[in-house]
Amino acid sequence: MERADTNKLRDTLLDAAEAVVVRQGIANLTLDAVAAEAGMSKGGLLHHFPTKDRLVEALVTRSAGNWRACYMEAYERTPEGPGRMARALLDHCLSDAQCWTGELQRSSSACFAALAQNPSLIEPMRAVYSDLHRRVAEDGLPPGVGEAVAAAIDGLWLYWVLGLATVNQELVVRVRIALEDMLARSMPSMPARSSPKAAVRAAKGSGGHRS
Amino acid sequence: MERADTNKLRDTLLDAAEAVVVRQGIANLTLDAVAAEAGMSKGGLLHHFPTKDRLVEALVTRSAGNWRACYMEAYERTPEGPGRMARALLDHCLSDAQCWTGELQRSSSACFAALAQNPSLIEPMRAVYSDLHRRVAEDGLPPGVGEAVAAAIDGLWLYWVLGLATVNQELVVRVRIALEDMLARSMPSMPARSSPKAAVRAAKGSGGHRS
DNA sequence: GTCTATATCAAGATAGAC
DNA sequence: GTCTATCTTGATATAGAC
Repeated sequence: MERADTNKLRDTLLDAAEAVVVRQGIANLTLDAVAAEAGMSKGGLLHHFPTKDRLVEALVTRSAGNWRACYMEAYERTPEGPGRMARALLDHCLSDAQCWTGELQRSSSACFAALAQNPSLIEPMRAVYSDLHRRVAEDGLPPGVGEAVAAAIDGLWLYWVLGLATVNQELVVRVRIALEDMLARSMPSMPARSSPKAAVRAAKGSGGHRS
Repeated sequence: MERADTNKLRDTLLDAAEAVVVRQGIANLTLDAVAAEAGMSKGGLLHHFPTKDRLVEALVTRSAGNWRACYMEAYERTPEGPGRMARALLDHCLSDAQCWTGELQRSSSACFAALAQNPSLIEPMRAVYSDLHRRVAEDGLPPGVGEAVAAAIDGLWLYWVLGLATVNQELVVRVRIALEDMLARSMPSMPARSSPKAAVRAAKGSGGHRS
């Protein structure tokens, strides 16, 4: 079980790196900080990741894999039909504001650590997004609709990460309803709701709406 | 004219900083690199911006002001009516892929330089986005529609900056058409196009479509 | 595999000449 | 206002003991 133990330790060290980024920002993602966070010496850390580039690379690779597993699982849970991938993303990412604390925070840590350390290290995440966007685009929807849904979700993610807007329950729900309505109206087989107001009424009550 | 000359020089130095970020990435945004880019010594640079934080702060402030002027100008050019701000954003940011080289690249330089240097320095950009989102939300559209348009545009911006997707003419046009269609269908006074395919046909030919 | 000690270097910032 | 020279710090990485 040596291999499993080694992987477990690597995971612990990557967790520590993510925690440093989340709490202290990418400027403080130093080998010292990661080692301290993990309760290990810098020398010990460098035994597992010989350079900082390798550490960030592992961070991005793990995050990309997690994100891929995440949206594929959501896809499997989503009823078949046109726009299945787009609907899965809406369900998974915009069901409520609670989603915006765990998985997405880790993804952002990895992406921005790569951006700061060495932009080419973002490649594994790029590959996963390439897969995701292919699925969203070849989804039985009119051109651009699925891509617009995915882009809007990632736009909210950007706002949240950079603090450019307050991404709260209200905003998430409003945007979800608008995008769901766009999806519904895009599918000839499933006719659109009669009016925007009806769509709003229909979606109310489905998520714990803060007052 | 001393004041004007000083401001001109400050602008030149900020241009140099942006050029460094664009060409070499935020990891290489050092005082040495900025000074070299501007053809000045580090000591000379530090006379105008006593700390690196102040330099990045000025970068963000200038970028935020430019971005605000930019979307307000687009707003003035856009016909009145519901969703005016959202339509202005679509026209200005998604008219074609050429837009994705100048203004947005500068904004991204400033934002990510702030993220790496000191996240609190992003505040001026946050204030501008707060203004923009208020305008988009209070625009005579059903709730969430304007915000979804703005978020989708900024999602594309994120893809482009991080290289998470290839933001080319085709993608920009597809997404623009989908969002314009959502806007049109959201406005009771201006009834929706009969079908998504008709919307695609109507929008073709308006922008130089690459083959 | 983990530690301490240390080499090396680059970056931010200061001092003072011109 | 701009320069050169220098100080100081902190970060990556290495060496070698345990």
